[in-house]
Amino acid sequence: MLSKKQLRNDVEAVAEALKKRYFSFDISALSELENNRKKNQVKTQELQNLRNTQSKSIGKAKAAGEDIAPLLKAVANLGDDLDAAKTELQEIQARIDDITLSMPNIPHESVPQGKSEDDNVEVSKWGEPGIYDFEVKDHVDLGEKLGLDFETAAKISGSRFSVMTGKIARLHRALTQFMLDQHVEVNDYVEAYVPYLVNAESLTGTGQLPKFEADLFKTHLHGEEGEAKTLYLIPTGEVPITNMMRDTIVNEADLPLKFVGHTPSFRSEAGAYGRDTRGLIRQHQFEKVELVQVVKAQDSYAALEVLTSHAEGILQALELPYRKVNLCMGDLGFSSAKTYDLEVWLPGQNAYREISSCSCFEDFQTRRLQLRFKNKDTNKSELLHTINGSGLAVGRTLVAVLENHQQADGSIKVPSILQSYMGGLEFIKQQEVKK
RNA sequence: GGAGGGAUGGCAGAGCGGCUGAAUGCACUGGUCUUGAAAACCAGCAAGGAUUAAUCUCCUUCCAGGGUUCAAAUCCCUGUCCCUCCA
Repeated sequence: MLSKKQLRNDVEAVAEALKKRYFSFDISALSELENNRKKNQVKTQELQNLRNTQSKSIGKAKAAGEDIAPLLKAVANLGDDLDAAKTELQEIQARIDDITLSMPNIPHESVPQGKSEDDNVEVSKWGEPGIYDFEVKDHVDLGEKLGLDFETAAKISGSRFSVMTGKIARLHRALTQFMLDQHVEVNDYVEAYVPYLVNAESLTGTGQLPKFEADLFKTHLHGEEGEAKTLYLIPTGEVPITNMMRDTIVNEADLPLKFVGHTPSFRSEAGAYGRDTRGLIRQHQFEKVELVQVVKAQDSYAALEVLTSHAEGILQALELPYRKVNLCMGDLGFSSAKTYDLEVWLPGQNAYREISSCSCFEDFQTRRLQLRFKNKDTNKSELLHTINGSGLAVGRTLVAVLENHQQADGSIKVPSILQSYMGGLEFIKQQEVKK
């Protein structure tokens, strides 16, 4: 959410900034609502003030043993007037919130102009795509004989799910373990285990609600009285991890906060029909190791660079070629002010594909979350900044390992850093699959 | 499954329906004292919002949502979470 002050004092500038990312809103409608709000809020507060002072004088008169009947008569209609004013104010406020909660973040000045992912700007590249003296297969073909099974998953749940058995399941787990260990032991993150079902407040805090409900899986718990309680499956570990700190004033000495968590992510993939229908790339359920940092405002863009390098470290350790791109205006996520995508090379697709998305949200999330620290110099509470990124998406990392480290016979070379996690195994061979 | 107790400021913890945005302690900040530190003493110290150039002032908030009342941290109802005891 953007600052209300900024929206009041400088709507034009906000509109101009958001126009760059192809978002527009009705400025005059918002201004009119805002004028109404001001009028009604002042009126409501005046009535409240009147009620408070009148009530106090009644209290005093009563204590002094005076007759309070005439005083009571004087405030007879006050309650109704106040209720009416309050109701009107609430309605206006709700309409303003509807608009502002659906406004995306203002992009950072370094975000390149452009409409689609084709306009993203490559920042750097690491490693060279391998040269294979045989015909490369994609992970689906490779995985078929290794224990990666979409048919069984379809029977159990439907499309966009997967089953893994045997060594490939272990490889998937090994990747997760390695990532967590690296971020905890080398990069100094605190490991967090968190709920996978969250309430609407949490999703509003990080920006998925109210605008993106269609992308979420929603559950209903029915109580004894038949009243439904709604929880959502998390679309990313960012939601529970960041919300751990919702409504808190962090001790300045504890900053920056750095958390890493391994969670599944659940996405309905509404609007992605027909995209990446083959394989593990786009699933309803996938694993992710998520990095979250909470820092002071002046530190956030430096922290974004560092956090991104932590995700890059995983790719490098796994010997996976990748490139880093600066997302353009049109590709930038709703809550983000700036995002680097890491795109891993996939020989099976002959293309770079997103494997991590690292974003700086500035105070967009923390304003919704009321996540602050007390500044000792000013003695005021100030909003912190949040940065997060995947380090990495495990399913896609598995895809990358299979495709990049495939051998002519269809076996997979286990990257050396993972071998200790695989009981010393150097190659995953096709014949080892049991069904 | 049954019976109770609780949720208050960064933390701990008081709080007869009006003088309670809230005692007290800790923490924190500033000061006195000290060569320096500690101790002691003095002072300050919740959040959000409206208005303002700023100050002033005003409003809201004592788990959440309803209700009673001229007036609610305090009374009533519902929900959430925590705890204790019994089985």
